[in-house]
Amino acid sequence: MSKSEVVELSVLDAGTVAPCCPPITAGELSQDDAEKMAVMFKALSDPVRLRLFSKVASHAGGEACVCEISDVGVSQPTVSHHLKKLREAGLLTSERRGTWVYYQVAPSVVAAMSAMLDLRS
Amino acid sequence: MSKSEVVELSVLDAGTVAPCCPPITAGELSQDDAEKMAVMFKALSDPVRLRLFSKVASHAGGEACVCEISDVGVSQPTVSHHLKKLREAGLLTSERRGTWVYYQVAPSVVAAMSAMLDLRS
DNA sequence: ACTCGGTATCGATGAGTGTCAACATAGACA
DNA sequence: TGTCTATGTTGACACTCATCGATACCGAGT
Repeated sequence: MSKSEVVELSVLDAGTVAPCCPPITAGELSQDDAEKMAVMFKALSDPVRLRLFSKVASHAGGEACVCEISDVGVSQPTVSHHLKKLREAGLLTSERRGTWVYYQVAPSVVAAMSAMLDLRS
Repeated sequence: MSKSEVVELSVLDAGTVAPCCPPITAGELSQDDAEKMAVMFKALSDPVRLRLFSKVASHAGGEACVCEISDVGVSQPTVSHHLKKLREAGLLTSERRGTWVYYQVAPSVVAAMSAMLDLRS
């Protein structure tokens, strides 16, 4: 395997849209939709990933260099592993610029999760 | 143990409020907040639990009898186990009425998750 | 070409989780 | 009391996952 062998799971196309699911109150989730959403929720089901994600999301422009967010109390390989998980779930995208790698939030995917939890109160 | 011996983890007090965390864009999550939120997201990180939750949430009044939602492709003990997880995470509450047990959604906790994912759009 | 700092991958390990069969418990009703 | 149905609990097993050290990869300088 040479290099761009990434493929990126892209549970729901990461970058672009991803309506996927209506609010849960609107009806029962199908098996397929449930599995898709479960992947996204699982990505945020770890404290370390949650902190990494929040560090990126709260950064100016919704983007941050790995070097700026790595201080979460675990080793560098572990940080890299968690960022990969978030990428595979479609919640973050990454881009290398010179020496450093920058991660950005994928707003549409996050919006899909939020919308699904909207109980329209 | 007589009866109301439940204790219910109540990560954030299940029933009442639970602001817990502001939108992720507002700043980095603290270690504590990250751990609290992780518990809730983890509760929804399984397809079976997601379907059970959606069945309750989409039911009239946000309430459903176990007997009405048990058809998710796994055994009865497994359904019971998943419902317990959702209860412990504060996403559902349960109440026995005669022969049947009814589960209700805890709107405030779900709202907290949704609010956290609100990217200010 | 060589070195150096930043990041990703690999392999191993211990902890956690989903699942089921078997059993226990709680009401309802005879 | 005894039986029947609806749920919850227990114990076991296979599987996944978080974590780390070691190592590989990639750009940038020298």
